[in-house]
Amino acid sequence: MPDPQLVLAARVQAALSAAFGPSYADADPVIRPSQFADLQANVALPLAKRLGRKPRDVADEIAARLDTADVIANVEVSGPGFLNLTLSDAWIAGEAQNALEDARLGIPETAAPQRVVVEYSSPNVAKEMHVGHLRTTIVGDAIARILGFLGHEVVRDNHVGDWGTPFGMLIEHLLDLGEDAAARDDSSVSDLTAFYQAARQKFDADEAFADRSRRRVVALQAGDPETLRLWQILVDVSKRYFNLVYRQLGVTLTDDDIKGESFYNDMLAPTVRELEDKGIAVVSEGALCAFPPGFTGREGEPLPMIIRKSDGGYNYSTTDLATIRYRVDTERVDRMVYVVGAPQALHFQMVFAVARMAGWLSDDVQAEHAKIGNVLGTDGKILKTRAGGTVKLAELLEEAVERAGAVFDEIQRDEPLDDATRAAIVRDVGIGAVKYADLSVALDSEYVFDFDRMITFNGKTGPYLQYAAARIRSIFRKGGLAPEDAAGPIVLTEPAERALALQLLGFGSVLEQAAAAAEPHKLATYVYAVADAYTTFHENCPVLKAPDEAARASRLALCAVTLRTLETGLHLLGVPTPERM
RNA sequence: GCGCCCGUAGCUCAGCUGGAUAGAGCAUCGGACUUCUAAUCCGACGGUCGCGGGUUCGAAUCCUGCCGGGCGCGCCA
Repeated sequence: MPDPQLVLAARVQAALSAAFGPSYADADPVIRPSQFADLQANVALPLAKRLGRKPRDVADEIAARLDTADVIANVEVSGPGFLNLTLSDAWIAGEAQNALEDARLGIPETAAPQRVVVEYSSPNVAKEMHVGHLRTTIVGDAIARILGFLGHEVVRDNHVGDWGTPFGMLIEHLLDLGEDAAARDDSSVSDLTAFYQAARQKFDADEAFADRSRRRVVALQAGDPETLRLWQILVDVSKRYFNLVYRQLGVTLTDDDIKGESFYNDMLAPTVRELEDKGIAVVSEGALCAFPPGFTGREGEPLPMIIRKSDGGYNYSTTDLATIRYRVDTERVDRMVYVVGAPQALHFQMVFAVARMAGWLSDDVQAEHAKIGNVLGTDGKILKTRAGGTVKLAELLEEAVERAGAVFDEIQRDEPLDDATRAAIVRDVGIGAVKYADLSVALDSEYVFDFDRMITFNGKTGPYLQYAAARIRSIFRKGGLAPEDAAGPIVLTEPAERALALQLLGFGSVLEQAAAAAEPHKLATYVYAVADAYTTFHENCPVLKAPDEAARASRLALCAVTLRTLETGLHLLGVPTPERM
């Protein structure tokens, strides 16, 4: 457990207890980053009031009782009562050494593993994935990876939209085209946007077609085998397409993770029945509704959540409730993270509220909505194509790779890389650029999508981070060494070495925070800080040409830990790390 | 009308479990390649943290009222 913040917190708490009595042992020591030392403890200020003493005196007393052995090199009281804490170089070096020798970089798996379902991506069958799916897919995947690394049991859940009234017209349109077209991946079927639009157009223009479509919806919902078979064809075509995009994007979702809306069909009626039995659902204006307290509509009237329409059909609220019930009763999850667009915030608030009324959610089973902000164009509006249409995700990614290639080709290099190597690097860089740009801003803020900003090797970008890792690999290559063989011992003499090592020790707590809050951008920020610290080290501390053998061994070890931290961090974000660039 | 989110440097964004002089990247300007990838680095410039009150020893951070922007609000998902 190398995290300096935790180690110091324990020491300060012990000092509090020793100075003021055991009842102060669990007081928050308020350890914070400091510009005057490595860290500072601010606990003396709030404590002063409680003790009725001067903050400075309290700070002095804590300092006097503080066990500094092995860990703390210097303590000083400054300002109104801040405790500035400087860590010992040897301790930092020792912890970095531990990280080097540990397969998990010294980061323990959680002592309280949870079963966590992460619902993300959730595209619609028979519809092209667009930029709107980009963030929910990328962010959800990062959350799932981070939770998994910390030892939680992650259930990835791709809640695809594979059911509903549009399937009537889609199936009829499929019949018109001939289902063999789908089988041989005919473009009239596999071009999902065109397929959907053609069906829609016929539905609007052709009365007979519309009638057929409506009858087909009834047949679908009644479970007619032939209709279900046709429906399955459409689902399969879409799955093939989703997987293409997921592979392109480097996302961990597989077919096994798909639990579409149709999966819950049989559970809708029992779910509704349970809500009725519990007196939560009542009929209002012909529809069966739940009225969770605290929600009001336009006129201040109670806001209903409709769980069965007046025509007897179910809607997405019903499905979402059935989903929660299933996850609680059958999957026995402890936590649910919904990585879904921010506009659905009210919907989820109500769903969660009703689920709590029903007793499905409680203090023991939590649900949270990771609200994904919209992706905007450089004009500040929702991202659209020049023509005003939605931007297809696949095309967006292709453009990213293309642009990465253009930047790549401008670089002069001594030994040119062959085409296959170039293609692989350019793909990693293009995709990595898009993913890092997306993951580096808080997930709930809208963010401006700008290729020019993200596909550059300067600044806070994916390529910059990949480059930092590639430079380290390059050193090992040049030295004819493998990173795994670096053994140290790590000794810190230069300021840049110390700063880098200290930065590396914060990895575990950053992951904890990112996992607890379901906020990967905290990790994205950290990885950049590591790369930044490394770059300073790289500029100031020659590795292969270090002044002596001990320094060389130490620096190689530092490089090895840094490399693994960068690669692990980027991997948990889903950003690929090419070995050379 | 009600609810949620947002407003921090010219631009894009961090920071928001309250803590010292508010950070980063880009852009701009000025520097650094016989040295492990200059796909890089260093420095400078740049901010009434939307505005006003309040709580506090201390507020970008918490509370409240305005202003400005986005989104949502009964049978679509």
